[in-house]
Amino acid sequence: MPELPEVETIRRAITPQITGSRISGITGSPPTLEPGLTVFWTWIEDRRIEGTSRHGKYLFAGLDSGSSLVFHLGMTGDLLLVSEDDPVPPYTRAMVSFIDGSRLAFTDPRRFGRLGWVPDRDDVIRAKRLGPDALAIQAEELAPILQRSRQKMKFFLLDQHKLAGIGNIYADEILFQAGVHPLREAASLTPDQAARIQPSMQDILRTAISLEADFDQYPGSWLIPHRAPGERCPVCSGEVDRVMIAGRFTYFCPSCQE
DNA sequence: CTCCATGTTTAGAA
DNA sequence: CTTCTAAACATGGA
Repeated sequence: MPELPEVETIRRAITPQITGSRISGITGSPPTLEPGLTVFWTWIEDRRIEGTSRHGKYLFAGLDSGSSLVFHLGMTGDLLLVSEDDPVPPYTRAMVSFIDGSRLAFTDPRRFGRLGWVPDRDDVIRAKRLGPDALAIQAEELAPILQRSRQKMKFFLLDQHKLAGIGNIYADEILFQAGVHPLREAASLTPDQAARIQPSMQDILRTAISLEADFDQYPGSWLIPHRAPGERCPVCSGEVDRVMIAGRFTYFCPSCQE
């Protein structure tokens, strides 16, 4: 489950358990992050996890050596804590074991997820040229990035170089709540629209995280519960529209978004 | 069988 | 260089 709120929810779920734990072994091998981000056992052997962090959709586990394990959950990745005698969860691609007997399973049916190791956490942000984290960015920081881009807004929000953490579902939600058409050019937003992007984005991400990214609990006033052909806009009751942008379906309300 | 899926990368076209 | 399309990756579910 992998957009920013899902990754953050997973991070919060595993952090208390793995922080302070010493790694005793790692088995399995999902494809590693490239380039130069290969996991080598000797670099994490007997290391203690000091804490976790996140940038966009990347999740980091900081080690006492200063280096970090890097997780990207792809489309279907998940991290599950299991105890010593628990069975290995289905679709487990890698398993990190700790000396206290607990284990962290990296499950991923579709195998798009990646696991790697880096000397420094920021190496990933540099190598992937990630933009600012979508949850942390401030309005004053976003304004000039918006103004300098001629991308259509849907492309803009999905572009991890501009802003890190937004995927297909939340991009649509942000545009819906900000009242912006997905094909609107970033630099051409009205001042009011431009000013609404960051607050809408932050409110949506915060709310989603507080609800542990459980779609079933999302407000009926959001677009997310209405992402289906024939559904009606929760604001104006008009029919939601669906177009293919960047190879993915984009849902929006043609009368509320311009 | 067909279509679709919360992501990223890459080759190639304007 | 920038923007965008299509395809590829691998797999399950409707």
